[in-house]
Amino acid sequence: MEHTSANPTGPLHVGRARNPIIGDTIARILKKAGYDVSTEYYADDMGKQAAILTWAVETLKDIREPENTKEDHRLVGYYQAANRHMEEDERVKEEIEDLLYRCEHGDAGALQKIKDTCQRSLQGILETMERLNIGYDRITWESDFVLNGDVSAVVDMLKSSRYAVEEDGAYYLNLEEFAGEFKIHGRSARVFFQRNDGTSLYPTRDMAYHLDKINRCDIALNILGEDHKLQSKQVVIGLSIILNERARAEKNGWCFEKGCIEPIFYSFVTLPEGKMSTRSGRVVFIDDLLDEAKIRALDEVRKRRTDISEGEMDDIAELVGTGAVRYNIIRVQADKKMVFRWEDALNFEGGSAPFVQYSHARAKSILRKAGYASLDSEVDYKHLSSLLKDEAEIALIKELNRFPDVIRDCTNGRKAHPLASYAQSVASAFNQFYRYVPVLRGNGEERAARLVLVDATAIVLAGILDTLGIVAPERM
RNA sequence: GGGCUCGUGGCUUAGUCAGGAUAUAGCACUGGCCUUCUAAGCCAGUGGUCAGGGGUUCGAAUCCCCUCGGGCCCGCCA
Repeated sequence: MEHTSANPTGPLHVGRARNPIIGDTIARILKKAGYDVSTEYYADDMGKQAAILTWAVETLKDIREPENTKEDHRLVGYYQAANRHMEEDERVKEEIEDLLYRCEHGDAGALQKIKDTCQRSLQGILETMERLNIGYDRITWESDFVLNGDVSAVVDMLKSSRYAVEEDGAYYLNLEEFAGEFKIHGRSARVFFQRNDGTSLYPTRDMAYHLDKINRCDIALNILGEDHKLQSKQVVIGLSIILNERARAEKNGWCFEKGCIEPIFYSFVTLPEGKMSTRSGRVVFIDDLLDEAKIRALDEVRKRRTDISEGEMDDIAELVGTGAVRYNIIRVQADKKMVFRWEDALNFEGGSAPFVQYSHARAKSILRKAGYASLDSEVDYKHLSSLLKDEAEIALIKELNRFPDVIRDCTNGRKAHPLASYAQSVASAFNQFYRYVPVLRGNGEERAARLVLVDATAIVLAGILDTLGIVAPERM
């Protein structure tokens, strides 16, 4: 599962938040379904953006770095300034192009410089991800494929194919032959893979990377913005040419003998006033959203708890705030556009993570008060379950039973949002049960039976939340 | 110009792939419920020609065709 893969040139904004959250959640779902999943971040340290940032860090000395912040926020000012310099001065552009040229031709010093800068920025991004409970099994650097010769091998194979066309010293593939099955026509069917100065282009390096990926797994999942739809097809066709094997279309993607490539696309997140843009300042950074969510959550905790320490309130606020952010993003079907609104992102009521977390905390609270430990082999559960006859009990049991079906549905369709809906259904069913069926005041076997149901609910809610990458609190 | 995608109450959204009975929730709004296991909760109510039109079908939000509207892509950027 490849996800996030944002250029490490600055902090991630909310417009990019869908990628890691969808990727991480689907990875968790697939693990739940029994797949062996490995996640990775494909970091671009070869492209123009990376070169621009590196040039700026080396050259510009008058940038005021913000203090008390993460590396990604410290560096973004350089990136913004470099873009302005580039527009005003042709020589800047040339210097950056020269840096790229040296990288592409294996200049170890130049490559190392860019990688160092990107690594600093990536460090900040990874910290944000960690806060969202998102980690990576592997970071794959784009430059590795230049250094190990994979990119030039891809270029050679493409050049020697009958699809290659030369134009003013540059090369592109004519993909018209694939037009029918891939629905690419006209200009879309021309994809350049080498510049006239001999350097490679992004699709070329992406082909090398995908070749590497399908040698390492059976299914290569890839979370991409909808702007990458055409590019994704071009990579698959490129691989068809290189492997001399037509990719066959399957439900979730394309397959070769070696393995499948399955892109998962999502639409962009915009602000009510339009598209986010770091340069214009019309942007909400994920870090700021998480901070604000925590502040809001802390207010709510203070309103209702006076019996716990500041430290515990802070912990609860953090897990409620980050949970709310993850839930708000994962609840919407990936291919529907999203408009970011603070009021939705910070909603802690119905249709939110805190609603589900609260139900879990309530269940745990009952179990604590009852001194309930865990399942006991001495107990006749079949008999106990026959005592659960109340409408609310039956409805809750039926709801809990759906968990495997929901995981299966999400797995088959490579989607995560049904799990968010399911979380609401379970929490809602439990809240109704909670309101109408007394557990602790029940007598004898009835009480025992209800405690088991509460325990089952807590287990399912914790399972759902864990799969959503959200913490299930013992108390709130 | 070509291709992809979305369009469900005031707002957000499920259901669309595998067509079935009064279309799912949430937010907002109105009115109730804390001497009961945490009210981040529960109950009741208002609100929808499922973008529009045509077709297939005993039956369409769902399948097919057309139209309209939003988004995205078609670069020797990534």
